[in-house]
This record gives sequence, structure tokens and C-alpha cells, in this order.
Amino acid sequence: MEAASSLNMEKSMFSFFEVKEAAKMKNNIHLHGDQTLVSKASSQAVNDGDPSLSNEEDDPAEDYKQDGLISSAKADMGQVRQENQKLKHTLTRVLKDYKLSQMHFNDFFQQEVPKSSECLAPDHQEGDGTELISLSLGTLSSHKPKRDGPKKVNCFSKSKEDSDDDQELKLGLGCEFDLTPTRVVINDLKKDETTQIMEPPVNSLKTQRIEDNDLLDQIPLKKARVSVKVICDTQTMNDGCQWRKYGQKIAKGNPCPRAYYRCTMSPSCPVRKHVQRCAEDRSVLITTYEGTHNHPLSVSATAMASTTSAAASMLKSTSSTSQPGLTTTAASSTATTFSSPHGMTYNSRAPQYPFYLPNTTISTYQSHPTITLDLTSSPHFNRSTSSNFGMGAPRFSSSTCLNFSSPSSSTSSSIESNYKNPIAFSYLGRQTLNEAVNPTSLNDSYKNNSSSALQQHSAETIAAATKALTSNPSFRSALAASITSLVRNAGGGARI
DNA sequence: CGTCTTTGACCAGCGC
DNA sequence: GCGCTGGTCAAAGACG
Repeated sequence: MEAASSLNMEKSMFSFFEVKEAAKMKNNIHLHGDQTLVSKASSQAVNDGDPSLSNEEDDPAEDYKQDGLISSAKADMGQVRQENQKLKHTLTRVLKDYKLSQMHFNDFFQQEVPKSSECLAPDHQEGDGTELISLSLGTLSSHKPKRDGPKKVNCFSKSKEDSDDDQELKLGLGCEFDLTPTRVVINDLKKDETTQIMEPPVNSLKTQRIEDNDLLDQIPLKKARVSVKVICDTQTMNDGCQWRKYGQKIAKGNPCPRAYYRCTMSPSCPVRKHVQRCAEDRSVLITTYEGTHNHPLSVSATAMASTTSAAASMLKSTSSTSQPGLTTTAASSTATTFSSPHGMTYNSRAPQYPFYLPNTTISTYQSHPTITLDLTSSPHFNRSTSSNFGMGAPRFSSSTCLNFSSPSSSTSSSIESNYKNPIAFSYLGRQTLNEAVNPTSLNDSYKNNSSSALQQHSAETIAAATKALTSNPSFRSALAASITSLVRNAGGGARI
């Protein structure tokens, strides 16, 4: 009995598929199309009285069974289609909520900016609605009012009245990290210049600005400078700005001439830079920036400017608590946010996250506080090691453009990915998004040569970034709103 | 012809 | 005060 029933079952199954095959052949219809067509074709095949079928399937009971199977298949397919529709809707909703969350996230920073931007560049606060970017080297106060709440100020986001404007440039907007002791070596601090800054209990911006001015008066330092060391084959690295050479000197202790450039993007732009090759290693180009751009910047220039600006800010914050000649920690009592040369934004206040800014030195040279960002070696590998990987030391050419792009010019997909996934900024954007997020997708040559340390670094970076992001109450509430909305709107059929 | 680079001169700050 | 050094100016030349 059992054998007979299983035989019947097999036969009916065979018949079902045979019917479908016959229908396909006869009507030349592909199955992965609309199942209605298939059903129709199947029914047609059954009803056509195809001799090849009718020979085997002339039993009315079998026909009835086939009809049942077909209709049940149709029902199944309809159900699948319904679920597909629901999933499609869910996906759309998730994307929509994701964008909403992103907007909330951006709004959060934009709300914070007006408070901080005033201390950033008081001379650029006209609020004329132009795409003016305030980048301040050396004039930024390191003193932020102590906050009890979870709010943090990103000093490097561009201030703008209209917060809904998509064209808004955001500076230093990577991931915001609370920073552990930054390993900053105070090399050559003269006198007690950097220890004269006190920590004012400031509540009002007005008071703060006055105190800042007082402090600046007290400090005999000139404009802060930011040096960037990169391996570059050409005369100067392309940082997105237009420069005009106005002088050249042989500096003491270095046979390589130092070239002086000024920014020509605006006639009144006070920004200068000088470029010099490293005496020890001619392949290393040392570019030193000084001043604040007073004009709109291109995306790539903004990237570089924001980085140097952030570094200068870090310089100020570290100098407020550092002691000369000591390897010290970054300002643990201030809440200064800054970007690393790798595009990440760090917050130096709370020490819970294990991040530090590598290859960064602070020094004073002729009363110019100078921070040096050494991009000739990767954060976790020394140069000799990183050279084995072929990516640790960023090499620049004339066409190389630092890839810290802001979201405003998302014409390039890489730029956009870098913005949306700040972790991908690591290694100056030479690491693709996939490589950054998913270490297993590293290209073969790199994969073969790299150690697990780099993957661990990526994993740590991602983990810390995630932690930092998710620990932000505003981000969490936005995320919660999205999820709530998703669950509420999901209805019965959606499965998460 | 306009723009950019080169290069010597000049100036200011700093240390002795 | 003097010398050294870094930084800037400006005339001359190069270049497109």
C-alpha cells in the first residue's frame, strides 16, 4: 500500500513538472516570468489535449490532481508575490527612515554649530548666506564651556542659517570620537607659552570671546601652523587650492630650498604655505599652512583646509594643558573636536574610547605653534613595515587630491561613500569603502601581504566608530524613531 | 599681453 | 648693536 501511494505521488509530481515543461515548450514561456502566464500556459497545455500528455494523463482523477497542484502552486506564487511586495515596501520605508535619521543626525550638528562657530572665526560671521567656510588657524579658542549634557560641539562644521540646504559643506564630519589620551609629543615648547591658557568657566559666548581675546593677548604666539608631511614626487602636492609662488629660500639646516606660496583663490586671502623637502628623505614633502581662507573653497580644498584647521584646533587644545618637554595627553578637560589626517573626527574630552592621533607632533618654531601631521606612515605601522603593504605611506603625485571631500559635491561615488562611511576615510581615502568596512574584501595583493593587525585595526576602528555613533543620544533617539516608525508601519505581513 | 616663476634685496624678529 | 635667519617684496624674465 505504501509503495503504491508513493508511486502515485511520484507519478503526479512527475506529471506536474511534465505539464509545466510541455507548456514551456509549447508556448515558449520562461518560468521566472509572471506565474500567471505559467499557470495559464499550464492549464492550456492540460486542456489542449496534447497527445503526449493525454497518452499518460487520460485518467480524470489525475487531471483533477494536477489541477489541484497547479492551483496550489498558483496560490503559493501569489503569496510569494504578496510577500515580495511587502518586503519591497519595507525596504523603501527603511531607506526612507535611514535618510530621515541621517537628516536628524545632520540637524543635530547644525544646531550645535552656531554656538561654536562664533568662537571659531569671529571675523567671518556676517551670515550673508554665501558659501563661506570658516576655517581658523590659530584663532580658535580651546576653551569650550563645560557641558554636563551629552551635547558635543563640532567646531568644524560649517555654520549656515539654512539647515536644510543640501549644499552645505560640513567640515571634519567623519565620526565623532571621544578621545583617549592623544599621544602628542611636545617637542620644543619655549617658555611657558602653552601653559598660560587657563580654563575659564564660560557660560556666555560674549564673555567667552572677551576672555579669548584676553588670552590671545597674553600669548605671544603667532599664527598657528600646520605642517603636513607626505611622500610626494612632485614639487608640491595638490591640495585643491590655487597657489602662487612668491619666494624661495634656502633654509638653515636643509639644502633643499623652501618655496613660499600664497593662496590666489581670493586676492585678499591671507593663507600662505611653504613647501620644503625633508633633508633626511627627499621623497618626503613638508607642506606648512598658515592662515585662514576668507573665501569659498573647492571640495578638495575644503577637505585639506578642514583637516589643517582641525589640527590647529587640536594644537590649541593640547597646548592648553600640556607641559613643555613632556610626552603628554591631549586636553582631557576640554571638549575640542578635531579631525585626524585620516579624516576622522575625534573628540578629546571623554577618555572611554581607545583612540589617539598617531604621528602627530606639536612644536613651536619662532613663536609659531606648529602641529605636524606625519602622513608618511600609517597609524599602526612604521614606515618600513607599511611600505611592505604598499599602502601605508600615502604617495602623492601632482594629480593627487586629498580625499576628504564634503558631501556637497557628491558627484563622485567615492566621495559620497567616504562621507557616508567615514571609516572609509582611513588611509586618506585610498582604501575603498568595502575594504574599510569589510576586511575580507581587500584586494588580493593587499590581502596577501597584510597582516591580521591591519584587519584588526579596521575592526577596532569600525567597532569604535559604531560605539561612538550609537552612544550619541541624539543619534540613538533618531534611530529609535526610525525603528519605531518601521515597526508601526510594517503592518502584519512585513517580517523584519 | 597677462600671468606666473625666479631671484636678489629688504625687513623684522631673535639671540648673543 | 650686530649678525643670523625666516619671510616678503618686487623687478625681470619666461611662457602660453
